[in-house]
Amino acid sequence: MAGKPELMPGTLDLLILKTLTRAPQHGYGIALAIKRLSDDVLTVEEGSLYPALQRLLLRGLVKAEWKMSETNRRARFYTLTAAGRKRLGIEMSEFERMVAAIGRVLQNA
Amino acid sequence: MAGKPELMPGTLDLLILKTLTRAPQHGYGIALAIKRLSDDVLTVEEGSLYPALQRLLLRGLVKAEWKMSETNRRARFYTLTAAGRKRLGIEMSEFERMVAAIGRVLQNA
DNA sequence: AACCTATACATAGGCTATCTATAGTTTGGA
DNA sequence: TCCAAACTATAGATAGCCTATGTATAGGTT
Repeated sequence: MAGKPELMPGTLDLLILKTLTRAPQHGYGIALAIKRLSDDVLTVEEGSLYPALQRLLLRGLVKAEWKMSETNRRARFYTLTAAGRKRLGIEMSEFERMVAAIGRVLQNA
Repeated sequence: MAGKPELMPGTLDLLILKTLTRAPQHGYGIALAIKRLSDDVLTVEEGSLYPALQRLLLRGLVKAEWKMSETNRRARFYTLTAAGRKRLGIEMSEFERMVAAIGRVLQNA
């Protein structure tokens, strides 16, 4: 099953970090936001999302705090740290660089 | 070691197939072409390239033939098959779709 | 009360794709 | 003769994501 990947490999951290630039959000909300903003093209599975958030925590790119969600449930809200913001900048420009390079190959080959 | 990846994961087949649309080429030539067309941003390592070519052969997306290269050496020239051409089309549109979706997230988040 | 659905978090195990490291042959030039 | 460049190839390691599974709670329905 799973005909097509739901994510472009290597872009998960980028998408998560970017989603947090607006405001702190819990994991479930991050997944919904990515799905919605991408018009349902990108889907982040739980098994990808939560481990990714743990790694971001360990690297100090986000911090977390338990609060109550909009629907009155316990939820862990993630916030971008300064390091996370910096890292996001790097990942964004690296992404653009790669896409541009691939674009050149696809046009000129 | 390895500060940054030399390739965007998942795009290797796409780049190889596209490189073969002009004319048949040997592995080494494919690697050089990708490097040159991308202005040295993308580098395909031998350990990635040759296994990838074997997989493409097995899947019938390319065919191979031993010939003499421009520099008078034995070299294996790869040619796109009809299936390979079709596959390339699919991969290209899928790539565009993904990039567009990520772009929407990066703009609106 | 029993049940269902959506919300919410988390981990173990496995797979895919790529990289690292290594090894070998041939050609032409210094 | 020696060395660099051209050319192919494989084994093993690793990164990153997915599949499958488990837990739990809120709110609505029956």
